[in-house]
Amino acid sequence: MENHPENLTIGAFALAAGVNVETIRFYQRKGLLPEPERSYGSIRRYGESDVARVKFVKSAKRMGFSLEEVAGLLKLEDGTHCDEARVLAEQKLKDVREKLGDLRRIESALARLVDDCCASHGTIACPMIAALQAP
Amino acid sequence: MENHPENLTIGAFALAAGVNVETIRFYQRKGLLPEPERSYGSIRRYGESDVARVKFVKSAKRMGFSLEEVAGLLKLEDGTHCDEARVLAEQKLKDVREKLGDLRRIESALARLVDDCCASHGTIACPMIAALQAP
DNA sequence: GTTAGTGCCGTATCCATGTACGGAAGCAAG
DNA sequence: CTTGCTTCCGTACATGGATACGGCACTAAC
Repeated sequence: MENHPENLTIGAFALAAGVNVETIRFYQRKGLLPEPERSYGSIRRYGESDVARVKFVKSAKRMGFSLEEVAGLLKLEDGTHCDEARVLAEQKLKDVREKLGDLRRIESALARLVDDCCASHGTIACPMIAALQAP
Repeated sequence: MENHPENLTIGAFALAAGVNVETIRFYQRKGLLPEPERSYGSIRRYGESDVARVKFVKSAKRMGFSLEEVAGLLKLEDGTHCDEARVLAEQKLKDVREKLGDLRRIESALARLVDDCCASHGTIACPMIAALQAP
């Protein structure tokens, strides 16, 4: 379907990725996006993989990763720094699993809250906080 | 065990919660912590529940919740705005579940990466990004 | 070629989240 | 009481993550 290889101008790219043009340039400066070669004259062109990359950044950011951490995640993929990547990946994996644990606890606290909210109010000492006490 | 009801000065409190004293005051201004009554003279005292609250804020922040959202989460607990709380909780729950999904995809991408990193390099097109394309 | 619309780039500005600072005031020990 | 530590409070500064702005350079349509 939309199989334009490297056709997007920065404006179209930003639109497709759902971010501001300036954000694209910002990410390039931060090393989150490669500075693209300028095939036609001095104007940069972008493709679908760039769009995916930006969307990934957005998702990871929602998870609470900093841009620096996202950059780290993205660097894992290029195949080159293999040992290094493995170490980093293992460490990130640990982090992700901790986050998963916390999120799950928040989830069940919320679910419980929704469930017996109007039933047992008054006596609850804050299921949210309680949920996060747990190991 | 440590069952001091409202014994902590702001300094001890901050220490116990693992944050800066200034952060406590900042959170009070933002409505994340109640301004405590000043039992003894004009000095504020804090208890274990305050410590738990701050720890909750820290956890939620790690998940990518903004302070404003955390405030929203915390408001759910006071039993009063029941219907309102239910709506908010349901909406947050949805959000949390989306985050969980994304995190799980990142997790499995990372696990896979760690697993067959040095085996199949070169051909991978970025498992991270690919992982997040999925529904 | 002229002109409108983008893109490019550096710099300035903004908002959220803290942190630091400096002086007044409380409190506890000597 | 004085000395020394902590609080209190307002305000200033810092950092991360964008966003906005202004001028110049392309490029595309006429």
